[in-house]
Amino acid sequence: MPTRRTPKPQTSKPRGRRQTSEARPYHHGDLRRVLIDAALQLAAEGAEVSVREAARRAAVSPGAPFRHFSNRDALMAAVAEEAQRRFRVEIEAALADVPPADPLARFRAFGLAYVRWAMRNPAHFEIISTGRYFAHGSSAELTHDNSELVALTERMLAEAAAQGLLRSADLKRVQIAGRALVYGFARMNLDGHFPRWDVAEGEIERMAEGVIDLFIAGIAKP
Amino acid sequence: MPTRRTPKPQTSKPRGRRQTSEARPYHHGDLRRVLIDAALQLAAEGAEVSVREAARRAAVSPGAPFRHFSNRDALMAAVAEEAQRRFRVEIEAALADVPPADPLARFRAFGLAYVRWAMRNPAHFEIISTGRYFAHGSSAELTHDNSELVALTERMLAEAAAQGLLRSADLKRVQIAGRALVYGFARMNLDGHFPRWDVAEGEIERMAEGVIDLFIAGIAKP
DNA sequence: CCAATATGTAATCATCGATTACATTTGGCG
DNA sequence: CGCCAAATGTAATCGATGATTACATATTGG
Repeated sequence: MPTRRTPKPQTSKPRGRRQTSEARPYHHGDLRRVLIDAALQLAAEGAEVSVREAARRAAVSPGAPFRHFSNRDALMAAVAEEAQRRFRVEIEAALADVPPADPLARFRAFGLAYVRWAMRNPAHFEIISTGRYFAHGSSAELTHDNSELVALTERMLAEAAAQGLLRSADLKRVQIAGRALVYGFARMNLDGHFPRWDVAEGEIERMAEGVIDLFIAGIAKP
Repeated sequence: MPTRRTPKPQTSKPRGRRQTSEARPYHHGDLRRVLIDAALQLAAEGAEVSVREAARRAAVSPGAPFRHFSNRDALMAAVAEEAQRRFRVEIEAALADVPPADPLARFRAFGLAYVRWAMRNPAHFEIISTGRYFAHGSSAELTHDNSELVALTERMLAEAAAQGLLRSADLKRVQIAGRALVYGFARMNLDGHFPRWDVAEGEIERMAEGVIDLFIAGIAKP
């Protein structure tokens, strides 16, 4: 019988109807949301995300989560959805500072923001990367946030091509190469490759910058 | 009492001493090896690799594997070691066909062989990529095979620089960018990204080729 | 030959995902 | 208001897994 935090034996009377912040009216306020947050936090702590531990943190029985998620993957899909949303928000925020007229600068900023978020939220990045939760949860939100980011770089490259800045006319190829580069870099960090490459923790972000600049120099018309 | 294949009640007498291929002399011939192979096969089948299932396939009790591997991660580390060895062998075989005098052609061939192996052995590639088993098993072999591959591209780029073929003098940056590119591409495939990019199964290898060529054109002196 | 060691077995634990039967709360409808 | 159905939570339980322990058997070297 492990860890039961909140005793909650008292207060068996009902309390108002549907207030948001109140003293846990026996029926949980919004368990679904709380479970997603708990799972996000678990991941951020580097722990395994288990349904039971999320339930424990929500001070709820082990079976309760299954009222809101048909199985673990469904919970993880919801977690992925939230993480993907945050990811997109941060990328778009980073792009707000860059002049719309300079598509390659925007492309660069996108790549940097991408890698930075991945480095600072490794567990969340892994969850949205795995693709496992695209299949199972099939959330429209998740797919949408993701394709928005794809469309973003697509527009940048189209604009760059229109301005005659690119060496190659095969934009899709350039786009996928760019994505593979930043995804690969982010995953190398996530998967612990950099120690083997003699890249110290503190140098990784600078290295990301260098690598992205190298790539952009390579695709830009000389 | 699930699935017990080999009856083996007979033959209770000892049989020669240390022959390799014989009729299972009660004490398993080389359980360690058999467990690694079973785990490799499980992974290749797309199944979860569990210690128990490996034991089942070796027709051995659930506790037996722990005589050879202190825990599941130790088994996985051994699996990673074997997969990494095969990976290295295949890459080096692919390079045997390319003239030593053309470092960029070799660099290209390396990248292609890298992505191809990853595509054809996705589960094994994932195991050697995760980096989780570098830490736990800390096998010298694994580390060695890996750094051999790193050294390989390092030499190629040094040679290319010596021949004046490269735009950038920062070879480490070029090397890491190239690795991030192929690793990212391989993982995009592994993680199921390409359907979202409208790249059909059959087009992926060609796309890999295009992406690698694009990268090499970018780093080569015009 | 025999005893120390290596290797395998049986039994057992704790944890986890998942399901089922039951309890309680909530909200809508007469 | 009062009651009933739906929503939501609990308790108990299942089967699978990683792991440990006590015990059994085979191998091998002195």
